Amino acid sequence: MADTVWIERFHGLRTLPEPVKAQLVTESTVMKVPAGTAVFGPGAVPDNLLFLLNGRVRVQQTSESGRDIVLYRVEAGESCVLTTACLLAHEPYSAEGVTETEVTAVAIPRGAFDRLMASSKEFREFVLTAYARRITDLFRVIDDVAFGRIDVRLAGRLLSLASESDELATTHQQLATELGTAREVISRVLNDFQKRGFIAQSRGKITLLDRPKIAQLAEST
Amino acid sequence: MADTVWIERFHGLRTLPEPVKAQLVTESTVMKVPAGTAVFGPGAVPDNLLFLLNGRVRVQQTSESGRDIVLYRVEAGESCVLTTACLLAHEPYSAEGVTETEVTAVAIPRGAFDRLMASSKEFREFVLTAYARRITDLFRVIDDVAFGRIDVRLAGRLLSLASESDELATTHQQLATELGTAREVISRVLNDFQKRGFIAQSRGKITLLDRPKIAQLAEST
DNA sequence: TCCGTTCAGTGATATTGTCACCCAAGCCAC
DNA sequence: GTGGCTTGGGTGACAATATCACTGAACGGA
Repeated sequence: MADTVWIERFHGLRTLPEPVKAQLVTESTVMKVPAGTAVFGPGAVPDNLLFLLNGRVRVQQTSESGRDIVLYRVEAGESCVLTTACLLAHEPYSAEGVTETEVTAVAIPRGAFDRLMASSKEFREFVLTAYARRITDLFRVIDDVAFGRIDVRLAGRLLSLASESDELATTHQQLATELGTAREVISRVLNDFQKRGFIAQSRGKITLLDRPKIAQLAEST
Repeated sequence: MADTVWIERFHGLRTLPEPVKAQLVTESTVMKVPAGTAVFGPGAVPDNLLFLLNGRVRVQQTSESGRDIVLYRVEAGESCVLTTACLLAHEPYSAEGVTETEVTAVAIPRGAFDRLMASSKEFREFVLTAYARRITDLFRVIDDVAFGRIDVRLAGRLLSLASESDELATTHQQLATELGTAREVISRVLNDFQKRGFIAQSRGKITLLDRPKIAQLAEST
């Protein structure tokens, strides 16, 4: 019941006063969601603020023309604050969140969220800091999309997607969605990478062969 | 002294309880800034939350390569919440805010801001709603930059920039910054618009001749 | 095995971005 | 005024990226 242990996994929550922690625990519920589920978006409107304990959520947007772009990811230890903000602004909201792995999360109902905002300076700071981080993420996306070269962006994305292993199970179309471009473009750049010995490819799989070279490309202006 | 009249100009603040309004007024200061001033950005770090009474602030970002893109504008009756969020997240923050007109604003110090967040549910909602609106603005920018055609985007931007008069005092370079593209591209599209009779041009000035046609182009997918 | 679906490759073409210039308009000192 | 200087804008050549219209290969069921 009084399992406050998950709170300790969140940097900004650790410093909460004990009574606030207790309040947080009693008012929230831990939930488990399988991979590939839409946790919010058109058609799935949560009334909760989510704190991710395990797993990862990908937030992406679909344009009118049907094309997608990945906006950012919420990792374990982070919260998905933008969701709540967008819920407040009763606007048509085109982004959606999809679990990429199985996800364990703590759901805090809107009412409890508001009480916490009122009662705890630390919680307010935690929330606003989380906002700030997301916003700088979005600024970065805008900068990349507007001014970045595709090969550079793809190199960087390959590295961050393949942080665990050198094997990457993904399709060209998925990578196109990552960067908000077309599949053909990804195919051509990947073929170029292959010719240069950066990667090996097979259907639905990419193997990083030369991380240093890829990293060097990703760093170039 | 107890001039609470400015509060009435803000939708979300009107409903504040009287004592909160009084608190807001005593703790804040009204300030006036001439046009063309950088109100925040690298080198100008405010410790205040700003509520715009009059005028307009343009928020733009400069990429590493030195190119600019306009992110959004803060108009009278809105607040510049992202600024405070980004201040909290002690990260290198590349965006800057520039007054486009003379600006009258109410500055609320961080401490007062925090007390208001603690004491008033209405204020919290106001702030979070403001965040949400900005974020949807940014989503829109990402969508446009990633998937929009520049003639369509330029047509839309011309209309919104020329909301008062059909005369628009701006350079091709400034329009390029609006959309995050290059001057040459703007020049070519504008020449095309001119040939089609949409606009007339002279040095540093654009005149809208056929708003309906421009609007039609701006609406096209 | 056949069939349907998903994934990837490719040439042609359109759009947009980059580079390297040029010229013209306005400004200011003299 | 005249001559330079700065800023705004035009243009051609080319590179990068996007779009379109296909093709075939790989995989998974029936």
